[in-house]
Amino acid sequence: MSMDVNSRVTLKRIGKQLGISVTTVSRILNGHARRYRISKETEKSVVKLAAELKFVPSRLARGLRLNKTTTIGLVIPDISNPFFASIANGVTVEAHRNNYGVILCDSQDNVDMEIESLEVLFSRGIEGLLLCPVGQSCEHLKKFERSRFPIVLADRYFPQITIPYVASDNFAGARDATQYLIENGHRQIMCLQGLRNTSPNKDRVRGYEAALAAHSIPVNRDIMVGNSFNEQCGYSETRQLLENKQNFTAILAFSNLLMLGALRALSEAKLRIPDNLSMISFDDQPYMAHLSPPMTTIAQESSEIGQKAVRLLLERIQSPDKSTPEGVLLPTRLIVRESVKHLN
Amino acid sequence: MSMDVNSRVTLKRIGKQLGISVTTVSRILNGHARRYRISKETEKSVVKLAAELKFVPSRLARGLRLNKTTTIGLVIPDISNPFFASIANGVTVEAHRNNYGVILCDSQDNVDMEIESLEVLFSRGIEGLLLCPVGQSCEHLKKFERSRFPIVLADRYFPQITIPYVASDNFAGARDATQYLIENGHRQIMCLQGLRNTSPNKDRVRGYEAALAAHSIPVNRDIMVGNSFNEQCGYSETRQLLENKQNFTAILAFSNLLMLGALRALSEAKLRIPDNLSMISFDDQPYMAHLSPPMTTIAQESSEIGQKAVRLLLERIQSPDKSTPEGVLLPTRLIVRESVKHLN
DNA sequence: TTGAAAGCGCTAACAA
DNA sequence: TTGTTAGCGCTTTCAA
Repeated sequence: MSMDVNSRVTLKRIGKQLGISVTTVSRILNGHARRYRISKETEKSVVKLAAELKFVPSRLARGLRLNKTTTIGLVIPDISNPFFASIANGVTVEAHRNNYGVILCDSQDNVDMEIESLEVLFSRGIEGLLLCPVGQSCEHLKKFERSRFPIVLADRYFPQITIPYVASDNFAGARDATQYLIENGHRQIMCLQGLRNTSPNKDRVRGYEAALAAHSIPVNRDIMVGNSFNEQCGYSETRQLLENKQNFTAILAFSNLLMLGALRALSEAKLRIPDNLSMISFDDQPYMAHLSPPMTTIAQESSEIGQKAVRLLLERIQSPDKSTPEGVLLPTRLIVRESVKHLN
Repeated sequence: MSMDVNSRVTLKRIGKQLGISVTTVSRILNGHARRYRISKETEKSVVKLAAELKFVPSRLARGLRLNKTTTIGLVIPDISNPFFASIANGVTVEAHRNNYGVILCDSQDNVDMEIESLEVLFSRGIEGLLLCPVGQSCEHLKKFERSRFPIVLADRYFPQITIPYVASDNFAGARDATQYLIENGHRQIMCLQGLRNTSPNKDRVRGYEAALAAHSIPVNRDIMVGNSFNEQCGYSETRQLLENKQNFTAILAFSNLLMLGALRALSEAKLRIPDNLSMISFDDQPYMAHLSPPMTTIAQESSEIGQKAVRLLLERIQSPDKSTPEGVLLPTRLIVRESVKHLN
């Protein structure tokens, strides 16, 4: 174990101890003994000593030499958001399965920190980059379009830029949810949005509008509000609409945090779900079934997004010239519970 | 930017382009121009070119040379658990603030994976280790006791081993919660435990028993159940007690997941909180206020645990010989909502 | 069948 | 004021 500086086990040390060259030791420990027809005894003695000394090769040195660090970088806007935590879980598990390490950066929902993170990661010699972009600007990503550097986006992508991505089928998710509300008699559906101009938000708005259109329900911009995925936005926007006495019978919340904020506003206004108002929220979480009432949700396969993204990334690392599917959309699933009332 | 292998900007390249040695370039870019009295012009030209070329030093090479990678390793049992995600958030943010990078490993609640993670992290040349141990065995950590290698545990620690740690004051948390239940007239309190033999669990049991003792309430082992922090355990143990018609008026759940499982069992049994049964849960989360009913909780400062642990770790990295406080306990806070009924 | 030497990119000791 | 040299630990020619 390399805990102690002066006791670090290196090829050199093993070689010296056995009276042979580092080269031979390296070859044996990399499984090239046969190829170089190294004598069985030498091989055995090296393997034995390496095991005794618990030799672990320095990936630093190896990375420097081979330009191969078996490390990928992961940039996440906020690891304490359960949706992203779940993506990170998929990423670390799948990376580890492929013997890759993950360096994690938290961009704190801030493009500048995102840019800085990229620099830090590159200086650490990552072989590929997995990025959940903050999402509004992509100027700093343009250079990757023509570059051979392996990169995959997750959750959010940019239509104006061709970089592979893995995301949920947000269009279908929002459309299905809206459709479900319509089938239950709702026509005035508050659309509680997250950060506008991000791909998930735009796709969800399209899905929402498509469902309305399919039932010839006119779009009412007055009840399409919000511009951030957080709880505060859900609270203030809902409260605002309530105070304005806007006319709506259901809320479609674009994130679990927006939903919680809306819930807070409703409870302050003494309104009950689903009696006074119906609701559907994006993101399924274990607690959703225990809310008051159990919440109907649009579940995303968040861990799978992370796994799939790693797989794409490793493919690109292994063969940078093979073309990668530009975008992968994972299905969403409407989980019906009790937060939607059937209007007669 | 080091995206392109053949275009990687190095000290050598800058030196060659300017007709000076790498040494000089290195000194200037490390801010040692003054110390070596390097001429203003040389300095200016180097700084200018480095900026133009967007030079970013290879931390790999630097790490190899200096034995200093400005990287710490973080091992977490399950990043998709919001409690650990929150710790990870504190860790990444605080590490970044100190210009350190974080390599993340998910041990998946498995000691063998934890051990493997350590090896991987060491091979990557981490300067220090931040470990949320799975918690039951610590054989593999013994070697750190006498070692100078910087390590800090978070959340769980081992009394039989002297390694610095940061955790919640779980004893006080459980004691306060139990006390609150007792004050509300409860004497038969189901103690829904997580993994036995882990420090958080043991400390919470002690707190629970201390509160009972303080009110001369005998301990009833029949209603002290559970052996895992997950949802399934909460469900099956609660269900079991219910079926056995055990006599209890309140539940103290040792994690948010246990609480959710208990909730599921109660709802199947058509029991309502707090009318039929009272409940308090460890871990506060944003959704807790919106459960049915709003849940009284014991909040932990999870993000602060991560931050504090990083600070301790960096201290140890900077001065390995200065003695570190062996254990730091962060306060918990009882957040009273509506899940506890006052028995007359 | 084995080794010597070079070099990945960087910094530090020693020289000049 | 600047440069030469060595070396971190590893792999890979090239040579024997």
